[in-house]
Amino acid sequence: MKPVISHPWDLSQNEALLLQQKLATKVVREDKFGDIQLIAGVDVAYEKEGDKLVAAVVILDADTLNIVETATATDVAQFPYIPGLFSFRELPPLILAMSKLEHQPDLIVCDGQGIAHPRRLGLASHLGVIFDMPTIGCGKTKLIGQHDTPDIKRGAVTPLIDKDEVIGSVLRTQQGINPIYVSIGNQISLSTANEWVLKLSPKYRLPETTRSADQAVRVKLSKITS
DNA sequence: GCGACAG
DNA sequence: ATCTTGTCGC
Repeated sequence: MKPVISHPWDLSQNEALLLQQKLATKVVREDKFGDIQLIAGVDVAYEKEGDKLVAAVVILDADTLNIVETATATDVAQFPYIPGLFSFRELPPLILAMSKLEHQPDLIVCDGQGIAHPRRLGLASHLGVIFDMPTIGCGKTKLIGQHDTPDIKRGAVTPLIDKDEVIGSVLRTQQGINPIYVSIGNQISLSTANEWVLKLSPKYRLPETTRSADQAVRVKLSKITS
């Protein structure tokens, strides 16, 4: 699949920041989709020494969570890691991997934040706007925001707040295990995003989508760094 | 000025 | 993200 919205990636930090402000106005924070049968997970791995990146998109069956398809791509980092401008570093290789897909996913779960971002355009939202698709931001740690600790029970949730605005949720996917940070990526409500992430995490802290994508990039990276 | 800071 | 094998514990 190809992006619906295309824009340059060789930008300066200030240009990237301005572009985020522009794209952030296109994020849809409500559910906008029908039946969801295929869910994609995306992740990027880095070469320990060097500037190569490996991206993977794994599509899972929404009911069985079995892997339906895996697509990978390698690229050279063109943008440094700067908190808040993360997508300008990881999206280029991810778009390459997305273009190789034979199946069309109905929802994409990202390893990173959605609108739980300074300008409300984290990786998940940026990806969602570019492909005009439903996406969810799911991170192991937060970028910004304040929150209370959710109850120790699986499914317990607490709001992530920034400047009096709910920008995401802190979700306990497994009892007694550190919660994860879920946020709207695009075309999905926060409550629906929480439901899907919980459904995708039946056994482990992270959803199967990101676990599968993470494994895919490592396998691909090991083949290259050989 | 100080501390925080997705991967 | 990346350093990284065995090991403590349920």
